[in-house]
Amino acid sequence: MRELTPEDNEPVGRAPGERPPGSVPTIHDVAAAAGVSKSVVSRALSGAPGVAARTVTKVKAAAEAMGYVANANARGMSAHRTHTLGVFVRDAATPFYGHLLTAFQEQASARGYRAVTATGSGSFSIEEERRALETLVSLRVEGLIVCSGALPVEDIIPFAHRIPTVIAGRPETDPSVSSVYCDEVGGGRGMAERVVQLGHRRVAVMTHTAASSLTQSARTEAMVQHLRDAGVDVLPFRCEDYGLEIEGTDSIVQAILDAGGVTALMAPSDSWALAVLESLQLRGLTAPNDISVTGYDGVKPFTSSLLGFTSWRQPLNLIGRLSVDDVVDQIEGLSQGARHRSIDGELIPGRTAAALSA
Amino acid sequence: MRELTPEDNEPVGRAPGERPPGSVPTIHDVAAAAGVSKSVVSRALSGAPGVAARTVTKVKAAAEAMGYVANANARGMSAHRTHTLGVFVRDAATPFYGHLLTAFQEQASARGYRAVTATGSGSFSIEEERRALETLVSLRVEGLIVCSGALPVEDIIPFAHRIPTVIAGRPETDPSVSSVYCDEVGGGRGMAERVVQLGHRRVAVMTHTAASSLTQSARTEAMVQHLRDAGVDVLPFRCEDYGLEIEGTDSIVQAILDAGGVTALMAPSDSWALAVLESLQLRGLTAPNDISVTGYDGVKPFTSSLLGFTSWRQPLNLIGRLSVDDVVDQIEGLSQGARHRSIDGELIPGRTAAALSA
DNA sequence: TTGTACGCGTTATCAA
DNA sequence: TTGATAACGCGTACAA
Repeated sequence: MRELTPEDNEPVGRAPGERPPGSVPTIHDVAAAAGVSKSVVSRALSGAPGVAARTVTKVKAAAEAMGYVANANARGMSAHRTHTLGVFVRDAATPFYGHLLTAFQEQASARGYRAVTATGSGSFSIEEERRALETLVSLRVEGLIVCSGALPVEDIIPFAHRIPTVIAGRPETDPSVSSVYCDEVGGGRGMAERVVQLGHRRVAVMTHTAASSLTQSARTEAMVQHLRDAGVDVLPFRCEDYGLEIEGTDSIVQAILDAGGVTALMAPSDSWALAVLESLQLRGLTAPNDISVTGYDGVKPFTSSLLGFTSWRQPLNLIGRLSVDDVVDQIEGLSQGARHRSIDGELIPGRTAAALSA
Repeated sequence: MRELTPEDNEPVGRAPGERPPGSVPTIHDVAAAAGVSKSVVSRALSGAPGVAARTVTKVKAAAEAMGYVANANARGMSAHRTHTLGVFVRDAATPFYGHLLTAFQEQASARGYRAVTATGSGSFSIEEERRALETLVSLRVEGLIVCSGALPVEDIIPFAHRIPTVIAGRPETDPSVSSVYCDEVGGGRGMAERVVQLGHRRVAVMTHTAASSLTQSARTEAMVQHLRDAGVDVLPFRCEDYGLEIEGTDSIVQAILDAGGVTALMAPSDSWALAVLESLQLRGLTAPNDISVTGYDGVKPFTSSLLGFTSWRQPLNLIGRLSVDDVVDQIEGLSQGARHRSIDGELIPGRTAAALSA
């Protein structure tokens, strides 16, 4: 950590008596301005009983005038409560996590808590993600909501042991931490059922390993499993083998086309499906005319009728709401112990997957 | 804020001697475990000189064993530094803000700061947004980054007066607060130039008022202005008149079609453009065959070659980076006073706007 | 090399 | 109805 140097607090040319920039009025300043003690200020501002109405008015006026905002850090130290939830998301730039974030914020506010968010920074290293979690813990949040398809549960447990924690958006079974997620196995199977129903008998599935994404590996595994059970000829393609990045899609698409006879391609998410469709477009191919394509997640803007993705909708609002409820209930002692809640998703028929023309 | 009740701190059935849940080990616990004083722990953990190597090892082991994470609140109080930047975004669910968030996080980390994010909660009331800003201030962040197309600068100034602040992603000229943004006037004009260049002579522009979005009003106003200057027949349609929500697009599209002879439609953002294209699709119309359509923002996933949006790219990574640099420079005294930096965007030719076939 | 003591801004307890 | 005072967890002079 950087050392504090005298220069930090001494900008040039400040008028005498003026507060140094960066320093904010304290309860003491308000007390002085209002001509009372800081205890009275504290009570007046928090609406505690036992303060003369006239005094309350006077104090509030003084506070308002100098733009006093109580220091939440100090308040937290003395009150042993911060009323703050810590949210960790892997990558705020993707609509999936963005929607979750919004849902968290909304429900946290409804429950009387604030939510602060920390994310990894660009490079998605496990180490970075753990550091982000520590940041949240160091802020003494009262609850933790973790959204990452990659961070191993072992890295989360130590925190969950001390702070009410919920893992949101991914299946988890560890008994020491709660989770709220959309049923990945059911979703993968539902998506596969649809493909089978449409008459496809030779299907490519882009798969993931658990290491790169627990959700995407679970759902694609379920897809493969169900297709096999239905007697379909399945061609799994591990995304990791073609460069993990979504940009490697082109090689996968090429390989799938080279395989010959594939009439449907199942992608692990809408983002990947979009990349697939782009690759196909480069080759003058479209879905579902040349090959059927399915996505997964079903979140705006991918659900646009313009794109017409055949996909699986995860009810992110509900997941976000239940996640917050779970941690808050734990914090307030309304519930004890971890709970795992699986939410059902929903098929989006779309147009990118169609019946196989015999 | 909710009052603290006794129940909050008294969970049922806890084993005697055990730490209450939610309470985390303190420096004092580590000191006891390592058999030294807390000062030594502080110095050992912060790598300060003057601690015996053997003691450092001992302390670190004890801290590690009990999962000690220093309380950033307490640290901030005594050190007068929190090394934390506060980020406010209007709506984390949209890709535009999501990408900005990522850029902030990355650069903050690079500069040795953590970033905590607060957002409004669903309903985008100004009051809510101001409350979110107060949350950040109460956390005693050292710098403030504000991203909202709606929050009036008057509501930001009071904070900017005390904390280094930058308004990111929207043009601002007030001398008491910095800003980093993509040149909206240049962008609106650039987009309009393109439309003129393609030969369109009767063009509909979906406009916004400054009240609903400062950025979108600025760029659409520039579009209208440039089209008029070029002698084009301009038909402005105020989005607010048709229900501010993006869902009202359908009525606007209908009105534009009813107007007759319009060959190009300029939308205020890619999101709106997507809604427009959906409406057209419902009527069996496509762009650019039946009408040319332009968007704005140029951020993934709207930039997909599958959609082929004709749009204007805002360099969000650069905006994010420069915003963080600006606040951090202010915090560290490397720069003084507000600076307004306009960044140039870039045309994305796309396919949704085409030359008018004579 | 280590420990003691104080202050940071706030809330809560208790006395006035 | 108000004011003094003790925590809270940490960093850091200063003393040992």
